[in-house]
Parts: sequence; C-alpha cells; structure tokens
Amino acid sequence: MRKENSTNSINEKHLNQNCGISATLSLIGGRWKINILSYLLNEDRLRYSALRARLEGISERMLISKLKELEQDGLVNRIVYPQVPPKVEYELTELGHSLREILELMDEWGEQKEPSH
Amino acid sequence: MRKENSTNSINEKHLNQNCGISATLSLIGGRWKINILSYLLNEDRLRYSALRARLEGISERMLISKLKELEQDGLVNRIVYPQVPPKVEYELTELGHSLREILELMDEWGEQKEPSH
DNA sequence: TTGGGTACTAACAAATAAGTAAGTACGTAT
DNA sequence: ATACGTACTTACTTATTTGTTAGTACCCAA
Repeated sequence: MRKENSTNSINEKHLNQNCGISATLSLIGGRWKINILSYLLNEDRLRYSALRARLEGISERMLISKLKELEQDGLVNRIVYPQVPPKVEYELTELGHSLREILELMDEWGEQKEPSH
Repeated sequence: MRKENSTNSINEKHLNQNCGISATLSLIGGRWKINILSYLLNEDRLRYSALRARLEGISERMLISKLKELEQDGLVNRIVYPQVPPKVEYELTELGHSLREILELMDEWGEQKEPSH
C-alpha cells in the first residue's frame, strides 16, 4: 500500500537509517501506538477486547492495524488460545519493555509542559 | 486548515490532554522536527540557510512550516537581523533544551535496535 | 436453526502530512 | 536598469494516515 519510491517514503527511509530518533519515532509514532504500549506496560497482558475497552474512540481497524505493526516491529507478542470464541492476548516483548524509560520521560515532559491546559 | 471537529482531530485532542506522551509526540513528531531540534542542540544557533543545507531533501516549504510550528510551540526562538539580504537565526528555547535527554535516549534506542541495518 | 461471543477483515471515504514549482521582497552591487 | 542573495510565500498535487460501515469465522447453547 505504501509507495516505495515516493519522495515521501525515500526521505523517511533515509532519515530512519541515519538517525536513531527517527527510527524510534517510526516505531512508536502515530495516534494510538504509545497508548497501546502504555497499557501493556502497566497491565502485563491484555486481551484484544480489554485493549479496545481502554482505548476510547479507537476503531477495530485501527486497533488491529496498530497491533499488527507493533508485532511486526517486535515490540509486542500475540498469544492465541485455540478456542471458541477466540481468545487472543497481547503483551510486550523484551524490546517493548525497553521503551519504558523513554515513555516515562516523555510522559513527564508532556505533563509538566502544560499543567491542566 | 485543520478540521476542528473531525473524529481524527477530536481523538488527537483528547489523547493529548490525557496523555503526556501524546502531547510530547504532537510537538516533536513528524518527518523533520527532531532533526531540526538535533542540529540546534548540537550547534546552538543556525541560520535558516545553514539548517536547509544540513537537512538533506527537505523543501523550503517544509522547513519553514516546521520551524514555525516549533516556534509557536515554544521550542525554538527566531532571531531576525534587520538587514538586507535578510539574516535569520534559530536557536532552542529553554523548553527546547529540556528535550535533550529524551532525544538522546531515543537516539540510542533507535541505533542499538538496528545496528547498521 | 437461530443467535451469541470474540477477534478479526475488506472496501471505501475523509482528513492530514508531505512534496513541487514558481514566485515575492528588498537593499546592494554591477 | 538589471541581477543577486536570503528568507520566505502561495497555489497546487501526491502520499499516507485515520475513520466508517458492514461483514466473516467458529463452535456452542437454546
């Protein structure tokens, strides 16, 4: 779905290869990923439906799509229980956990920047 | 230009108010901002033309637009010298400098994640 | 045989971000 | 009078992300 050779994606690729920050942002950026990561940091394992309940306003398409990206990027594990109705849980990988400090710093920074505003 | 009451922007606003990480990301996210910030962290003050030279592939429209956003968000100061041809320098504000630790962590994380790949 | 619960999928539409190309302004130098 | 250097601006196009709506699959239980 992404155009490999648009200037847009060439620029992105180039920056990701030359700048760790860009590379990091490309994994955790976007509207929902950090929230998914945050819930998983605090609650260990969560079922798909539990995540959906916590992420107010997210659509199923977005949730699935972001979970899939996180999984492909090695930040999240998907655990399938072979039963009906289906049960699927998500948890952070070790790499995912290693984001904790960064996320906590960003949270502090964002909160003290705008105190209740 | 932004639609105040699209679901998209409502979701963003809501998250930014309830999550420091989202708020932080909304200030430093996107394709170019972190690179601008990085150069200013390392080189103190830079002229517009110096920034443009460092940011390979950026268009003038993007550079100006990102600088303007950074300025409006209080991360960057714009210093105008009243002379012709024009001379304008950019530097980080105190708030901008306070991102140093976060950016350094993200850089490390991004680099060790994918060692030369 | 109809409906329920859970985790998805697919086709489409809207919104936003990023990029392209061509200009503007204004003193100064030629 | 023309051209130059610097920091922008404008109008427009393309790319990418996000959201909407309506499904699917599966076994079980009534």
